[in-house]
Amino acid sequence: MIRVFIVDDHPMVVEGLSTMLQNMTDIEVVGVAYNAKSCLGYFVSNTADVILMDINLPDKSGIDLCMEIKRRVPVVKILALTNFEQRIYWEKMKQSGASGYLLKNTSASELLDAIHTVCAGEEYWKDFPRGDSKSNVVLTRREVEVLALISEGLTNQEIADKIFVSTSTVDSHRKNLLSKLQAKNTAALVNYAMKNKII
Amino acid sequence: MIRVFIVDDHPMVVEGLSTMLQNMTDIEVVGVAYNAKSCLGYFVSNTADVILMDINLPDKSGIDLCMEIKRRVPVVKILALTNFEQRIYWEKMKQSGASGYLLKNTSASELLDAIHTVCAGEEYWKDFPRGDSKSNVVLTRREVEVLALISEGLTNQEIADKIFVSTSTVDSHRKNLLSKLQAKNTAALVNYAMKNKII
DNA sequence: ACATTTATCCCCTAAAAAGGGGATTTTTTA
DNA sequence: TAAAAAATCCCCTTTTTAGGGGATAAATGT
Repeated sequence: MIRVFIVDDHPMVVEGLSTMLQNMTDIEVVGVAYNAKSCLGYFVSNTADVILMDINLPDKSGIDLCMEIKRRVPVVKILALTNFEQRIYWEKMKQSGASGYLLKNTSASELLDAIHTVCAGEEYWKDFPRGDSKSNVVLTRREVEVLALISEGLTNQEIADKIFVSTSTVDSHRKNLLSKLQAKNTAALVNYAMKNKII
Repeated sequence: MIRVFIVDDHPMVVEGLSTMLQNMTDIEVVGVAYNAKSCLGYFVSNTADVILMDINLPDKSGIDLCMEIKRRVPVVKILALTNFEQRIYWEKMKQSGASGYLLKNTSASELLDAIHTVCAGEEYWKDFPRGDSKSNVVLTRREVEVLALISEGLTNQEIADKIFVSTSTVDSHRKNLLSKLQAKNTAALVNYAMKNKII
């Protein structure tokens, strides 16, 4: 019997997953949580074999929650769940100790396949269906930070003031972003940032 | 017994809704569809009391589907479902004949409340929780068109060439957008456009 | 038919971003 | 610890956008 725990802030997704899983004889949903805090609370005195974990939680990012859970309960397998088909999260969750990655609009059979795969000790990282050329670029921490501020509408000057560097530096980061993401202007940068959930 | 039909392209949402509803004694899920076409197919020879309808379907917009269903089966009540808390869709669905609007991360009790409300012949339009000042602005068709092109990274010159007007005109639209949306630059415009699913 | 909105176009100046170039120091990682 | 990567800073020019102003024709709604 595979014990599954679900953490996601959307009641419908939780219900949907539960239903899909309850029909299976070898799987048991041992608990659900709607935020990172109560998920961590559960794992203080309980455990599970697999966690289906939303990447976008209200109180904490799935990346952080993933690391924390794996630190406390290393044996538990984590399957990251998200709506967004972004390589960035894929990579980050992998680095944070997750065993697999699923899109939220996945089918029941894929979900079960993923659970069985990670329980067998393997990983479940399906490649992206239509990964564009930009999906394998790696942005540095600073670049992501600057990109987020650009996307919020700050000018180079404002960003410089905010992160305590000169405008030249912000400008450099901006140029690197444009070149890495093959974007030709701010609009294209913001477009990328939002599609990839950087902000 | 209230007959409910669900149309949404996300298996999990469909499952989630079904589960929530199956626990209720006075509600019956009579069918589901994962796209507009099969939804229309169902209503050729069957019917329902309420349709829970996703606004973003793969083959057709919920707005169009809503109009078509209401034209064919006027008695059916349509509850629009979406992830996005945007006034634009709220308004459009209302105009297209929907009886109510629900966010996808709604709770079971709200969902039931909405279904009962529309079945009783009333409408269910809950106001937005944190509607910002920009949510009641109305953009013209041309402004939306220009905003979409801006968001895709085109310059005024490129947009002008594309829609066959002068750069001055595009510039005017851009200025109106900035002023209407209280945005101070392109980044803020794109941010708005994407949050509001204009592109 | 009349008022309102929408779409179109133009002027001007200042600010910001894009597109080149290069260089140094700090941090990370192999 | 040496090499690679990241972060910092500066020069230059051109293009694009922002912020004012205003004006006219076409479409829309009442």
